[in-house]
Amino acid sequence: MTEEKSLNFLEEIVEGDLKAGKHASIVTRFPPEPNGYLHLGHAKSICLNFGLALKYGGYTNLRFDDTNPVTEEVEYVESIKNDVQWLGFRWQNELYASDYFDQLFGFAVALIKKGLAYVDDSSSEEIAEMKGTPTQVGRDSVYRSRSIEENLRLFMQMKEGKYKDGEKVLRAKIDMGHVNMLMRDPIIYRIKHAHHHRTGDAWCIYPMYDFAHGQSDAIEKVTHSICTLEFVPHRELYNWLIENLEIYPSRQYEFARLNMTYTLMSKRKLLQLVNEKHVNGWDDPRMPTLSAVRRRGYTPEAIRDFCDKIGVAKRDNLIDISLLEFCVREHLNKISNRRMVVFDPLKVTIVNYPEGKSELLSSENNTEAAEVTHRDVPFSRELYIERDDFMEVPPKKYFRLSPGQMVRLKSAFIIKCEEAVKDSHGNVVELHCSYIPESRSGSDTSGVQVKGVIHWVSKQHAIPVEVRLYDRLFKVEDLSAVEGDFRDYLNPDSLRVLPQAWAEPALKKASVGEHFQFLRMGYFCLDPDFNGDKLVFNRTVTLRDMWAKEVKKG
RNA sequence: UGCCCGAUGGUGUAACUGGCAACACGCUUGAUUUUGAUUCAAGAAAGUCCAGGUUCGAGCCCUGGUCGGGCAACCA
Repeated sequence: MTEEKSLNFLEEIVEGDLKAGKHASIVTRFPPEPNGYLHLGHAKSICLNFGLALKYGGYTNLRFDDTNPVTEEVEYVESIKNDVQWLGFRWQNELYASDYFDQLFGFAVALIKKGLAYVDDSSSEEIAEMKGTPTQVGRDSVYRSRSIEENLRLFMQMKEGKYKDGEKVLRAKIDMGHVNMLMRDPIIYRIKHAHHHRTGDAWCIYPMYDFAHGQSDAIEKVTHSICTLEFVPHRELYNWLIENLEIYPSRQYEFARLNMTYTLMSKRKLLQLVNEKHVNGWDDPRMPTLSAVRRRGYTPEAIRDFCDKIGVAKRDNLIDISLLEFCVREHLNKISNRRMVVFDPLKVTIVNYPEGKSELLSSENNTEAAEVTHRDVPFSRELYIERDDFMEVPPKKYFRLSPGQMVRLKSAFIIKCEEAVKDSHGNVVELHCSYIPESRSGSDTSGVQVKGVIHWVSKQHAIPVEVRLYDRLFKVEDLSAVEGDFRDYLNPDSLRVLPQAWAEPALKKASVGEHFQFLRMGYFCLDPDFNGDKLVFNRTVTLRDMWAKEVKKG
């Protein structure tokens, strides 16, 4: 390492703390709520939290923030664990805020005993009303002056299930006139007669985020509690509770969440897309969830590289999705075996190639690999090429096939288009071509130079496969700047299914988790739930395409 | 009318903590290429939100503005 990368502001803080002897080593945590699937925004947080601990010699806990039983499920817990591991990180401890319910309850009692918490009988609406507004101070609740004994008794009764949902809450007694709305006697416990995915029916009162998160951090002696910007105002309360509960002083630091062009990064809205069937589940390859991009063929290496490249700061950002695609291509280019698949077939007959004959040609799997290996590709008289690779009236600089023109069939021969056969409507249905026997790939003595190289498959050897082409889920770049309902901006062409494309036979052996580059078409992987004998391939990402740009320019 | 964050090429992140702005993506052009991919080379693109101030010197410090984001869920 010749040049050292400059530190981001969190690394600076950590290095500063370490240097100052504030901590001997650091502890971070990744704290998802199990109420949905993890997405690319979480990947940034995961890479940050685990990355910091890895870099500075500490560890990271996976802690589920499961304090709201009505939205949380074990299905989400499982998917989250799976995704974090897939990304390549290992947590020190698997923990749950619900593990601390007893301690948290104790903290609440301690607060009451200090005269710093009270039971409020006001309704949700009343509490909201008395809270004031950002520019207007709040008012004290009439229950604010209850005695410690009464608060203790009432809180105990809340726990015992004497009251219905919403009948009472426990609030911290801070300051209803505080400029920070969160300090205006925040609710710290509420009644929910709901079944919890871990604690079952043991509890009917549950702590709020602010009374669980920081406390959990403290219990775990988390040194650096890293969260997104929207929690900045919570920090004051976070610190107030640490001070008044006299617990381990974890410190909270905030960074700007990841936003990406053409991408929605809100769990709530993603859930809506799933529920309303705009997509086929959380792992629909068009989704930004980790399970979806995995299914689509993104690699953990590419995502980690991406998280590294986007950096960490405190200003709002909108990352161009092309950076992610760049990272994906960069990795896939190195690891993917090349295969030939014709999506939209045009039949080609090699008129001077013997009928009934076929031969095996050899083609590189991946010239980028350290050790280049080969596979056999069958060649015969009848082939399929891409319909796009022929034009009867070619534009300038088009160096594929057109009447009288020559191209190289990748790893095979140079062919010349002798005739375009048409149907009664004038549509080209077949090409008659001649091939140059001496132009065989690897032993070309023909001396003929061609600019174009196209992919192909042998008609009789090709296997039919389904190909799914994905495009961006939304039509607009910046979803946050859009008016009206986000669902109005869904891209109707985000999924294109080609039920029958023709693949070279080597693809029969494809397995889930393997990455391929379909020559000139993009990177693909086998979909995990293909059914029957037909293989289904997902397009991970296209190749860069200068020709498409050229065409666009006109 | 309040409080809290933030502001550097199109996008994102840097700038050895005060020494005349760098890297990546994207874009343009050229070379190589049996993938119009990859690779390689070159280039365009900000004078750092504005106005003052401190200083020999400011993107970095100070003051005042402007703009953007956030703050009133028994969500996290």
